[in-house]
Amino acid sequence: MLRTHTCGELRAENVDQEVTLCGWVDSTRDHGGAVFIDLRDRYGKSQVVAAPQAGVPLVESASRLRSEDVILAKGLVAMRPEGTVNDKLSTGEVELRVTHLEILNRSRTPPFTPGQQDLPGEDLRLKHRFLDLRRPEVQRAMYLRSRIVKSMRDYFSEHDFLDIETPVLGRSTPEGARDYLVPSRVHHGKFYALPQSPQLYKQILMVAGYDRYVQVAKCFRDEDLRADRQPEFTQLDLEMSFVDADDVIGLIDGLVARLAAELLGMEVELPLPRLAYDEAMERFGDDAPDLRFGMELVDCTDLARQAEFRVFRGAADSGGRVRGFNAKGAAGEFSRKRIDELTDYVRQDFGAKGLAWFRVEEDGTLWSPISKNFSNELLVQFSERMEAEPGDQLFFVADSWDVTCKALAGLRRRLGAELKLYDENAMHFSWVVEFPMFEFDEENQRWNAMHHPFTAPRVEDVALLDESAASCRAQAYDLVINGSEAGGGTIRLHDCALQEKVFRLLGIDEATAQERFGFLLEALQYGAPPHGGIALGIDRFVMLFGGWDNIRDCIAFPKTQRASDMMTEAPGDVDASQLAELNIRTIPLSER
RNA sequence: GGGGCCGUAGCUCAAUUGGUUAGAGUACCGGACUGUCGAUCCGGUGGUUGGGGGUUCGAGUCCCCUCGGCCUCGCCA
Repeated sequence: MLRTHTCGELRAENVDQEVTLCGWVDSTRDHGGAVFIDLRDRYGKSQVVAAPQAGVPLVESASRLRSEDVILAKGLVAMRPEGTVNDKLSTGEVELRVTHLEILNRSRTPPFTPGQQDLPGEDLRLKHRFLDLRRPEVQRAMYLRSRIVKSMRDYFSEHDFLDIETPVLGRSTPEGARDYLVPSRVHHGKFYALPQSPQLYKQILMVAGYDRYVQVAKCFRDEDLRADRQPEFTQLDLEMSFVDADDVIGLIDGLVARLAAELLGMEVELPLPRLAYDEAMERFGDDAPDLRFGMELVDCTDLARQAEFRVFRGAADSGGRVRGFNAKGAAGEFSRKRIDELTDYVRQDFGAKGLAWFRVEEDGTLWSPISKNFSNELLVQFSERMEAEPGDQLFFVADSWDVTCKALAGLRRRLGAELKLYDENAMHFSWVVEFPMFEFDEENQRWNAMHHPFTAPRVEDVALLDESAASCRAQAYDLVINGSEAGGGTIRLHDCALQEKVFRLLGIDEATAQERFGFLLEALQYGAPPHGGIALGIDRFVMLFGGWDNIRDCIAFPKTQRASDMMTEAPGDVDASQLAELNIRTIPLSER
């Protein structure tokens, strides 16, 4: 080891010791006779002083140092002179009086420095990620991520889980997300797929008797990106045998409490609250509601039916809903311009036909450009239903059930943030349970599995498989943190007959099922235990625990929205010979 | 595939209604300086205004196309 200490380590008790530091030049202050160097590594910063006593050549050498040069500095630790202590630095009481200075490597003038106050654009930071990763804020993310993964591994290890790796090169299954494909050289015209999750393998492991499996698994989905979605991401994946949903939820409750305590010093009350899917949709229009604040949805469909206002009555009469929420005391926040923006938002993003609103006046009456379409008695009823008080602002969407959910959930989230309805440091953990088994795919006129086709229905709902698929609920559970889906799992079908029934409902015939999941169906016939599990999104955990609003900040080498890597410039071209070996020919864009 | 925001010096930003030679801070280069810590002071280099086309007497500014980044709807079992 070239160094004896790190740059974050030196304190008053090290005074008079001869030490050697290695690190990057964070900044220099050249006074001619003396040069001050802030030397940085991932542990902190120390001031290194090249003073005249050390000799002219050393001072001259120090004066030529520039940002991000890598140096070795050897010398004596000394107390700083009175009045020059820097209390912004943990090492600020002392300094290293250098006697030997070695330049281990020069740096080109960097496009940005880790210490600069104006953060450069994200594209530049990603292009020079090796510089960006030197920034303390990014290091905080990498540190937190490492701590979270370690805590998770410790926790599951203590609970007798076995860490087992599953293949990355697997078989494509057309359900779910688009697969990333890998061509096979050996098998002409055939492809592997990268896993969207280790789902089937972990079920096989249960059949094989490894009754507690866990893995930190890379997963791949070739879908469009978002602030909280990357094409490759990491899951803490686990599966257990002989358990029901409560067992899995209880286990994760314990993990969440431990992570909150260890990493945030926060006490979380257990069990975590649970919300049924139907209730979540009714109260928040959202299957991952942000419970850090209220502003719940209120149904006024029955009142709307009595209104002259055609938009309201029409939605109510045609099987839709009229729902809204009350932005308490916020009437002053909504200029016409802002309301127009919000109207555009629900129209553009969720297909709502419009956004109705009322301002609650000083005398308690509701005022709105549309209020002349309502009788006074009806307005009073709306007002009572919405618990309206002077200064409140009411918003309503009249549309299909689906659109009222999406539009009001989006609006509620947006206004929750804009009106600062919650403490940014607050953490709220909860479960959403009792998801429907199926959702109807309007486009293809068929049922789809809401979670995946191996999900078990609730025991009391099994009979509904024959009668009414729509009302059949699954043994599924999602972990929600601050309105983000941070994890999700199910109890699986371990009964072959039931599994086949579900396949039939999903329109997957015997032959297709055999072709795609034959190995699972076969395994289920050789003594498959009841089993279930969950996968937690590690990137999102880091993002939420660390207070970032962007998953890229929590990944060492993330991809841009168009799924490219600005540093390596992946994806890139390959040689024609490589393609030839794989029997692949690309089609020019013009011929598509 | 749709909607929105953005792109000016290495970096962060400014530039009146379309109007003189596109500016500032910082970085960089040179000089001064022995206690600074966003060091200070003096001087200097640095521009295809992302790219292409158009409108105009005149375009960083307006229009069209295109490249790239971000947010979002669709998509993500």
